[in-house]
Amino acid sequence: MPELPEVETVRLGLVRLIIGLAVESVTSDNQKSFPNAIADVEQFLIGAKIVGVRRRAKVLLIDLDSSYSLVIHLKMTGQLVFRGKESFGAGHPTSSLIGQLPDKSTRVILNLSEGAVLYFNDQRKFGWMRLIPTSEVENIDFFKKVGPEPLDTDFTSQVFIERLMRRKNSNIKSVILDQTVLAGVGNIYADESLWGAKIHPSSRVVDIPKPRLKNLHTELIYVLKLAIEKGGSTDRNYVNAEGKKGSYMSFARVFRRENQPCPRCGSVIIKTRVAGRGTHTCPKCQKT
DNA sequence: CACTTGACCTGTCCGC
DNA sequence: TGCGGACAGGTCAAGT
Repeated sequence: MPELPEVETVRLGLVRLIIGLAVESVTSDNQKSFPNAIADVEQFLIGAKIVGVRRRAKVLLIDLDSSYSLVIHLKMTGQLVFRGKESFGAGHPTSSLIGQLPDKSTRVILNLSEGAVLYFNDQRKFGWMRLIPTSEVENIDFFKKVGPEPLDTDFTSQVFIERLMRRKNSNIKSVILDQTVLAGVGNIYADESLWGAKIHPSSRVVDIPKPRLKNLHTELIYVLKLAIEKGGSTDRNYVNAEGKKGSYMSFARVFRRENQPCPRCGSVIIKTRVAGRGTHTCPKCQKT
């Protein structure tokens, strides 16, 4: 499910909803989703106050005043859904994708102060959350290897192209999906940005003219920013911190639009497999 | 070393 | 309606 724009949307919601609240109790339905030892949870999570919510790549960090942080990766089907006291009343929003919580995909429940609850749902159990000292976050293997944030101002086209060249013999799609090259891109925004730059996903990096790669840099930033503005993409699972859908899918140009016309040239969009992933392209606009 | 493939899980959709 | 197989937005380990 969530790529950079979806995780960022969840973060923006959580910043509004949970900062200042304290964790009162925690329950987890399996060891994999939340592997921390009970003793650590008791000492550094229970009673701690939430002081910040950050994002790096597709990872969320909930900072606590115990000098520990909850590190959360939603992987494919994870959700973090907040319910305040008032959410349980009769005026419950109908636009919510999910109903009564907890449901059968609920893995962890964080009971917060003021009657609020944060649910970590994850149908496929690929996601996880872990409690670690805030000062050690940067030492997690993933963070040591992960590439730059594409929306940072110092992520120039020069930096982008330089990093693409580290894998110059691979197909471009698998390279922009590689989190060590740049952070945050997943299958949706890979397809969307490659279409925008008129690049075929299986082109080898080294065979793509530099100006095209520059276009790809522009398109990636454009698509990620637009998707944040639209609250992310809801295909099946993704919801924001209030349990509501994102609307980028109705702006998508190729993703999940197989058999429909290309918005640029009218050709029929096709779905194939590149880098082991479902891949959407316009056969006329994206020639190799 | 660079690069590709399969595994991790559960649910859904599609064809027979 | 039931059943088997393919597939689903991410990442890592193990393979070539």
